[in-house]
Amino acid sequence: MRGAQGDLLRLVAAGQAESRAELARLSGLAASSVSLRVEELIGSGLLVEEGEGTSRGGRRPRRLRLSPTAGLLAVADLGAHHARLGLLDLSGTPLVVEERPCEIAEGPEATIDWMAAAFEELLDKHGPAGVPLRGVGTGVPGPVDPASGRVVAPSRMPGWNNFPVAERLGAHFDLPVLVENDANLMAVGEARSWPKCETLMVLKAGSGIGCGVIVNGRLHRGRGAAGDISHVRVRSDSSVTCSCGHDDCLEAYASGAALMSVLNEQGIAVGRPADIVALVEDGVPEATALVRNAGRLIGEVLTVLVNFINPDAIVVGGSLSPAEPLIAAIRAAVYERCLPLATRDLEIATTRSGRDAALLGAGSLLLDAVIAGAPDGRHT
Amino acid sequence: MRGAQGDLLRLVAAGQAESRAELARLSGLAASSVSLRVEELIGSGLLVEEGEGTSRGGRRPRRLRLSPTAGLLAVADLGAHHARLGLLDLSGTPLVVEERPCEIAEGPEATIDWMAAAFEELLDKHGPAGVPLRGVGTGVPGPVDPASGRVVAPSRMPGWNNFPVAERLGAHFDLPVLVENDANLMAVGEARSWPKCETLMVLKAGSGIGCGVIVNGRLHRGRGAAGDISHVRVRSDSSVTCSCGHDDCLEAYASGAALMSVLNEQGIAVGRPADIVALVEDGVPEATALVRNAGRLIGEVLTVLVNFINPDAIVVGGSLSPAEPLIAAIRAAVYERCLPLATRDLEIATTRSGRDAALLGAGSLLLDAVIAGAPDGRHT
DNA sequence: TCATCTTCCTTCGAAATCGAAGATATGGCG
DNA sequence: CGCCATATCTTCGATTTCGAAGGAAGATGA
Repeated sequence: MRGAQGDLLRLVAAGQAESRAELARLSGLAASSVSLRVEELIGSGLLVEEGEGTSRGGRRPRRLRLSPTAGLLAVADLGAHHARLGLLDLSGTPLVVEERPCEIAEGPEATIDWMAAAFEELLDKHGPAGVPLRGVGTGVPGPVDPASGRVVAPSRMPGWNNFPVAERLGAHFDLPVLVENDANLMAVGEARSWPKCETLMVLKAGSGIGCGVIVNGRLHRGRGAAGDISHVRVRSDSSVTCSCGHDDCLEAYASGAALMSVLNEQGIAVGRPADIVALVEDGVPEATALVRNAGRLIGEVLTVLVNFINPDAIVVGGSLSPAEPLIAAIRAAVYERCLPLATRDLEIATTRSGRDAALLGAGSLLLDAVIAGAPDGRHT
Repeated sequence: MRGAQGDLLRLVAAGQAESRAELARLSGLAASSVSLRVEELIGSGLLVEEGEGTSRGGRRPRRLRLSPTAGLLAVADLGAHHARLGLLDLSGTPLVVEERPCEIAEGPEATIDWMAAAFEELLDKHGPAGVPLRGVGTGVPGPVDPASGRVVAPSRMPGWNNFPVAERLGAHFDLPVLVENDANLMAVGEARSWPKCETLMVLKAGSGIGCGVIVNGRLHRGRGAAGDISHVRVRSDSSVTCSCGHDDCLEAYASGAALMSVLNEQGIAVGRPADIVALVEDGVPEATALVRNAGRLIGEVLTVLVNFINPDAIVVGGSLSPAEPLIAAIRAAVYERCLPLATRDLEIATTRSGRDAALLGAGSLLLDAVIAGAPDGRHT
């Protein structure tokens, strides 16, 4: 399933191609070769022909889809106090998504074993009989070394430092395993909803602040820590020391956690970032002012990055993203201060993929691993 | 010369491969296919076999080089008051490099026509007889729209806005033409000297401040303006209005031009950035303090970008780069404030390619255009 | 000195890929 | 309705690429 066949499968799975002709155009292969390969893929049960598409002035294309029996992916997105878990088919379409409470602070062993059990349960309940699991993956709220699948120096995952997450997860499933930073997964998932954007910045505004970068259509990891914006120094009157040891980090002013602690000090009880959104929607002025200020600070940091990276779009997701004043303040700061050349065609918008973005991203990256690693049905 | 053959030629030209075996390893083609293609390239006069390399424990490789008669590239790097001009062979090795005075403010027509004449002169004087010119290219100190080859909204090129530079230059030579921002060219040229670095930031500290970014081994352009760091707001006590209309831009504090105007106000006469370097080397305290402060400001901006992009190296070039305190202050700021994860393996160093970096970069990008555009000896 | 290992390169039949031509199916137009 | 333009997909011979085997040339070590 490597090489040409893998490419074709990927194009179909990603929804970029629906017919042999489209595959030929996008893959660069000759139409005849595409036909051959597609026939083989249908023969091996991975693709199916499903009706006909609409004519574009000539013969109607025969639509191709991934076979529903081709396989399943089990994916998760770990947060501090809860996890989203899902089963996807190979095209990345969710069959089930659930959110369950889960304390990441209980440590890696307990959490990963719990996750594995939850995957098994989902498979039992919702997995169609006879459809094999092809890969498992999870997002974690901290930096991941892509080579080893270890969590490295996470600021909000006590007990996880240097833990071989991929290895432990792989011990439960003899399958391709993916472990990646949650904001990076969000970025990959979101990128599928922005097909025309080559360069994309995806901001995750939740209890922390994360960011994933898509450059040239692909996730940019750098040496593993790329995308961090939370420990940038912001312009500020007061002086707050961040958990990282430096003063005046963005995270200490503009993260959901920081906003919550300010509100709680003011006697307004909030338990999670979504509560802040509710307060803003209820018109509570303290909350609105705080959120707007957070947006301004984030926007000022983005200013530097927008001039530098020149993205096609900035997408804001995470549990704070439904708060209108946040986006508005980010937009104001970026458009006011960036070079006209950089903002001319820049779109700043909220997530198109919604809360499942990270799960979709995990599916997308996992599919690559599955295609690369598992020749024709066997799983390594 | 497209496809496989182009890839092979590129690998040899870039100095990445010197033998058929290396070509096979790097190109991914089978050794037998490589041999075939190489034979053809030798037959068409583009490659030559030149002696033997050193054994690595087995039979000695037969070294391959681009034929000296394969072609020439004429390249330039336009500055505000002078231009560097050179002839390169297809492997990017300079035959001649000259620096000539040239006032960019005289406008695009005059400057480009002057450049074309200078190219002709260099070819007459230094071009080996019978070796065809294969491409021309130039760097300009302003943003370039990659699609049209026009200069867009340049802050330091009066009269050039929206001028079709590539078109005008192409009118003199019926050849592939390259027009690109000077810092971007520097980045490409420098990247050849940092073969192990996938992600690279190249800072040009001259009378202006420019930056080029290499992501995944390739120049990142964004929508054409990527790499700008000069109009980022810096933390500062006073308030200076930049030419871009905003307050407290980095360029207004840390560019060579800004430093020169401060020194001149202090009664220390300087005419060009290199004079500042001389003052620093002579131990003039005013100059040293200014340069150190500029480095600190630049470093603080880089801080944000290093956390975000996670480069393998930051390379500092441009006419101010020989000033030791500049690099020292940049290093101090970056290492002090960035995430340990991002600085762990980060190298911050001065240019390896020297003053010709931009010319080398132009050669590298031009070679791609030449290989892509000119099938077997004909030039389109 | 001589067998053995490594590396480089070529040979040659097998396999994959291409591309031109044609078969199939549709929309548009007089 | 018949014809043409367009688009999709297949057939089939020509071409390219592969990969296993082997030849060439040198390093290594007993």
